[in-house]
Amino acid sequence: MSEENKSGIPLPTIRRLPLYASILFNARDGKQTTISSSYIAKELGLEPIQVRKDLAGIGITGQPRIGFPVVELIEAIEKFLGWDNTSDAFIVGAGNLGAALAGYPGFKKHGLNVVALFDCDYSKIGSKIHDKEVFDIERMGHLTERLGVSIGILAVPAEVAQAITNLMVDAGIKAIWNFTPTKLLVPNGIIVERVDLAASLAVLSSKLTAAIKGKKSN
Amino acid sequence: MSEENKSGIPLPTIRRLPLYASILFNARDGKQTTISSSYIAKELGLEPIQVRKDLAGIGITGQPRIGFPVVELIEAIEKFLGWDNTSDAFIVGAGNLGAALAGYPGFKKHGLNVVALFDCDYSKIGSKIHDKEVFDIERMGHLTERLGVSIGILAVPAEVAQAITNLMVDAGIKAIWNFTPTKLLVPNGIIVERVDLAASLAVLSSKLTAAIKGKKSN
DNA sequence: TAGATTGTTAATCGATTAACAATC
DNA sequence: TAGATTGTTAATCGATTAACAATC
Repeated sequence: MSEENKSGIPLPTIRRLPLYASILFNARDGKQTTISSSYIAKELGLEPIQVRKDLAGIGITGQPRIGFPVVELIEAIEKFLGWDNTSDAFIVGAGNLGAALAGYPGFKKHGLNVVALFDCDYSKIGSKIHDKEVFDIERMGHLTERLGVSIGILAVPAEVAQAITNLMVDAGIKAIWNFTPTKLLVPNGIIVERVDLAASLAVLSSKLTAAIKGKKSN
Repeated sequence: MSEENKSGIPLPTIRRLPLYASILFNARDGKQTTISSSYIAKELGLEPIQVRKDLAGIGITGQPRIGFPVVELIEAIEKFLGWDNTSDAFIVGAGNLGAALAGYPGFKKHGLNVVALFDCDYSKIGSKIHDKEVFDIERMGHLTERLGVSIGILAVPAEVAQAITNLMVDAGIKAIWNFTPTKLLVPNGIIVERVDLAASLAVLSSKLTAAIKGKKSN
């Protein structure tokens, strides 16, 4: 038990919530107080009924003829996704990608606060990247405990991904956002979510191949 | 028509192919000539039958009692995903993320060759990032045509994502790998695949919330 | 041969979509 | 009221999984 998505809300729905949020932010900025499922759907290329199902999932109901309350919806999504109370996170690996993630301005809005980076390269340790200090990875255990950090963003070379993951788990990290192409082995209870660039690129190129074939056969 | 995944292979299968490839590379390095679906499945936390279905999809059959031929499988996956003949690509946006992507060593293996970057910041134009030149975005149309590039990697700030996309489409880019949080509007026939960090983070935090709740209720 | 592993065919499962009554 | 938009209930769809005969 406790291996599965406990909230009862389908994962595809959860993935769409940030998209809804962005439409809703625009609506709020435009002083709209209500919004219809068909408007949201049109903006995102979805079906209205899917939008309604998804929104019902996080407990917001609309009013027939009126639509959904914009602000209430925003608050419900922010609460559900934890955007309202920020979690601290470490970035592990201060290379190209780690540095880019440290400078990414969007995380704050999404409830993620990067407090520090870790690396094992002495030329980086002690320096600052985007105003965040790079610590010796040896100190991760100590700092994880002291600062109560539970999220680690893994941005190291693939070759050392598993070894560094082990260090993160030992350090007390509970959730790993994995930017490496490695399928990580972790103990029960540790959460891993991978940003799978290879999968995304595979989809892109298969679409491209299909498009070219489609054109040729016309 | 031609809007859908024409290859007939389900998208989830396509996303798993790179995972299979990584297991197969290991097997080949270990001089294994055959591999069973249950071994692959165990390594990836999948069901053996799912692995067999997926592999059947790309046209490779195994032998009862023996398993699947490692090298043949690798070649089939590489061919299907276009890893065997490299496509050139531009990175548009030479900021933190664009620079990190320009230095990412994995693209070559996945059939993607970054030939140049584009930006509109004159302090960057003319410089080199990871040995790749940064060009004025004004020249994108010219260079897209001259070099026959069809893939653009979009790594600009969200605010300008749509505007730069329009430039890319005008320049002749056929497929956009979108690293921004923006849902892009593109003409028919232009392919967009988005790396949706917000969706991934949403899944991570909902899992984390569920895990904490689960623990509390125990 | 015996047994491991395959491919095929059918069942299940979960998400999406359709139909439509309810309602502001 | 009339009509737009909702929520509910049921149907569809596609992917996953199960059962099992085929086969090396």
